[in-house]
Amino acid sequence: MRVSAKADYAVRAVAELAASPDGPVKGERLADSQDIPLQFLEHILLDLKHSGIVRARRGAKGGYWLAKPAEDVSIADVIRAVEGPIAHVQSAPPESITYTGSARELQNVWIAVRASLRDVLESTSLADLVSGNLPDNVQRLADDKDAWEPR
Amino acid sequence: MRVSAKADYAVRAVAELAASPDGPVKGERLADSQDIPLQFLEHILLDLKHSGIVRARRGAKGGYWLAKPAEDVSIADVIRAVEGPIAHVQSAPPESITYTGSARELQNVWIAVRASLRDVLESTSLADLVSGNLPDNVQRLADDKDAWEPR
DNA sequence: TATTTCGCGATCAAATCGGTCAGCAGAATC
DNA sequence: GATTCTGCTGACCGATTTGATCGCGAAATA
Repeated sequence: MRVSAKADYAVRAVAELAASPDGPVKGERLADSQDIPLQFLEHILLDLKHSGIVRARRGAKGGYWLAKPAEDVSIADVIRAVEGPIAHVQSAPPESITYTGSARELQNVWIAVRASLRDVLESTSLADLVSGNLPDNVQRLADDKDAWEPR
Repeated sequence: MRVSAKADYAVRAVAELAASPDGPVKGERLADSQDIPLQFLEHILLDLKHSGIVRARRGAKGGYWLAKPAEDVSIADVIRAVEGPIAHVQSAPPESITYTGSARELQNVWIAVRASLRDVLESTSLADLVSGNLPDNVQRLADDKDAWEPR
């Protein structure tokens, strides 16, 4: 249940793209501004390109840009592009698992876990992220003082 | 953002313990009833013992039992015992990370992610799990038809 | 044509994952 | 006290993942 460097980098990179609306942004500039190893970032951007989130052009004046309006790209989209499906259990989607005995209800718990993650990650678009205007449900969660407590 | 085999096994094992209220349950019986490799399970049970969730006795008539009432053990407790902190980003707790530039708001998103996971995993106790009586917020999430859709 | 920049596979060290093995340490039984 | 049962624990293992670097090819521009 952790967020990988790859996912973190990916979101930061596309956030930077969402904030640079006009024209291609070079990989190097993304790497610099978000302090991400350039060559690692290029692989990530390739993943993002393959899943249709960014587009790219080579050569001088080349770079990366969002393939869609920032409002139409959710953080969930970005994470799935680089990490694969969210909240799989033992590499299988929770809806495909059946438990027996005392763990019979566990499937519902994993489904709820996935749903709650989706509630946050799918409702937040890149536009929300860069504007600082997070969706109400997300902002409410982040405003809870208890949410900032380590455990 | 996935649930490891270890975490899945751990929850299933303690669910089995929660449903066997009287006396120690042998590792072998837990392994059999939940179809978990015995020797792997023993390591997991050791983790659970070290974090005070389970107690054990050796020898004939030995086995494992819950150290606390099933109502007082959350699924979050179990996952933390075997996987460590929930929703860390790049191995660091989200409250300790500061982002710059267009990603400045990202910290709030990760905090919200952790909070939403906690809402599910900390509110659900082992007693809830084995009784099938999940907390309202969890049951609501699991009842949403959309939550069962793969993506 | 030269330069710039992305595309992409190969490779790499380290960590993690899922799991097995073997031997030791208590607890009960005979 | 000896034996048996069962948990305790560290070592180990192969495969995969993680986080990253290298090198070269292929476009795009100047």
